[in-house]
Amino acid sequence: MAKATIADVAKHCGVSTATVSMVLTNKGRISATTRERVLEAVKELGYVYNQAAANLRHKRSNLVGLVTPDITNPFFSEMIAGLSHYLEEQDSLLFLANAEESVERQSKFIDSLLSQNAGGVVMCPAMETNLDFLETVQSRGFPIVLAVRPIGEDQFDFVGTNNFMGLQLATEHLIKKGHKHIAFVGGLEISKTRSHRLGGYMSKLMEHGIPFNERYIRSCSASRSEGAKVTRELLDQYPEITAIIGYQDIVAFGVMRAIKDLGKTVGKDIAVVGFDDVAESADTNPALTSISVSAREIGRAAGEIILSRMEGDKQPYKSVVFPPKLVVRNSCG
Amino acid sequence: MAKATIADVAKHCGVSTATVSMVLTNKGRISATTRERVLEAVKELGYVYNQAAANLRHKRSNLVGLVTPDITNPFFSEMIAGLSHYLEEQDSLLFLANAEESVERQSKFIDSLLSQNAGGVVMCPAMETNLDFLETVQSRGFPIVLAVRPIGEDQFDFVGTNNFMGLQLATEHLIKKGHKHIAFVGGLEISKTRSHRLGGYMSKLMEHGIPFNERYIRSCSASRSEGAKVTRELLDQYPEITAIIGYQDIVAFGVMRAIKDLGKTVGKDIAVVGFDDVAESADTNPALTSISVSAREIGRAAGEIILSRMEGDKQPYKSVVFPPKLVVRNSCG
DNA sequence: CTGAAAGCGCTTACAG
DNA sequence: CTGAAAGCGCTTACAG
Repeated sequence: MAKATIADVAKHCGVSTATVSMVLTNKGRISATTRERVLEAVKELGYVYNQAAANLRHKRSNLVGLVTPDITNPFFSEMIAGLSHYLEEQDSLLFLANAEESVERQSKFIDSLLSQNAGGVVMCPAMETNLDFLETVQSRGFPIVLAVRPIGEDQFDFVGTNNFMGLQLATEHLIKKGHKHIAFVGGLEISKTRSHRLGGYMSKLMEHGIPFNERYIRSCSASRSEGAKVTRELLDQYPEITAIIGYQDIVAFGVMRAIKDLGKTVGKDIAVVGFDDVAESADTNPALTSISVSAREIGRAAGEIILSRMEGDKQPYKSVVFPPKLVVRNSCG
Repeated sequence: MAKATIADVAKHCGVSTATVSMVLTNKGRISATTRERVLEAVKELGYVYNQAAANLRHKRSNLVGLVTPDITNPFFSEMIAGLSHYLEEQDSLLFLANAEESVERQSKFIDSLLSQNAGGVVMCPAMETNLDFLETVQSRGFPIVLAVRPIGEDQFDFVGTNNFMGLQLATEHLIKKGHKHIAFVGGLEISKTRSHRLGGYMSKLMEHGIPFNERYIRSCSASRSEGAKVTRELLDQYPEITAIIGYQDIVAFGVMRAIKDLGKTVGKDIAVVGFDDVAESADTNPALTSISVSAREIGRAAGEIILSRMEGDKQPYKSVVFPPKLVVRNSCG
């Protein structure tokens, strides 16, 4: 029993395929009685609509792709949840790619999307992504919305947060608590996001007339153990440090760990602030003060934009920025 | 400039579309010179292969769906990473759905897959999924592989771990350390997986002649705070307890938290074992002894099976089980 | 309100 | 080794 097609349905109730198609898609004027007959035949034959064939015919698509650098990172998985939830509401389907910071894998995935007839893609571009690549894709009429990581100023839709402001909030919080020796731990040097956050950090320091010490800044990859390692070195060399900002919560966890290992108390001897406000941050001991950026909202907003572009929205490119918030808990005393 | 098609390429170099198709798919015998001419035209026109059209024509598909109950759970995101990595290697694309334990959303997603012409689905079925639903889908010739959560004995392919054995390992470890009052915290009562784990726990107890106390068993949802709450109650009522097994690591973190809050020491006063061995477990203080089940491997294996079914593999259904391992760290002294 | 017919971009026997 | 032609399952003007 091969799958039933529109033609089978048509034959079954003595109408044309055009008619069946119209009742299925709610187009044109169909008499109530015909419509019912068709719908009944659909049930009887167990007919399932072939969306792929329809897409081919009218050259549209309800398929959207998502490129993430690391699905395993809680921030991104939250974002995916937000995006996928929205797409589901809109009866759209999501292709997922986990590019793991590889420019090649990312571009291969885009090729697959293109050939699979997807309608657009939301990307958290790998760090080394170059602008030309994205421009080429977009110039072929394939909508892109950048999420989380901006590239190129006004040439793409973007949704994310304001990293600069996030670190201003964190830094200000610490300064107000009286800290003067504030370190910054984490992030990779090539990261644009990191440079924005550093900008927020440094500008706040200057604003308050606190001398800026380059040696208080350390990069490391996104893991607890790296965060802990770098912190041990840092505290060893610069015992005057009384506060540390983690580039991500996960790094901040490592920072806290290192502080405890040195026999000091987080929040008393040394204050710690994170970034991302992942679920776990509310549960550590002490609970981590962090900068909250609503990953789920970013995902949803990205979904809204990509879908509207796929429907032909020709407005100028826009940036949707969710301002970060400072969530005060116990890690700063 | 509309997208180039196979016909444009054919015209451009004066051959038939059949020829172009054959060089594109490496079928049939094509002379080297023709092949080159075609390939050149492809470059020149910026032609991109329309896989969707091809799928429609030969009624195949390289699209696979994945249903997870919670993409935000680290165990599942690891699994997704494993699956997506494998599918990528095989030039297959992944549709992702985050069903959030909703049977309706799950079934809606399957409908979308069907109508989008996907070739199969790997499912971590929502807890209340009923067998009939899955059977109906499968009987329509749509391959399903169940991952992580088994349903129905021999009617589906399955890949996962041996939960019974996992808890036997955990329980035995504690018994060998001399514990006699061992509690079991977490999981939801409707969960099949939980009942398997409970089986492992109880059987090990009996094997060693340790009386089994129903009151030492508590259910709770998968969060730190729930784990902590239940643990406080438990320890309050049954101070004789010296060891607690967490249904998942995340619950075990809550357990450890509650123990500390009571002024006791994890690993000295009370031993704790988790399940899942998520990344974080190596980093808690003390590091959590846990049962490791290779989520990534499960994802990959699920990918292998679904793809082979999609290619027509008609072997009897099989179960691939990765035996869990005990990873000893410091939470049991 | 409904049907006949062409066509979306590809593939696949069948000839030659 | 290559071409002509039918067809995958749908949609869309165009008639009537």
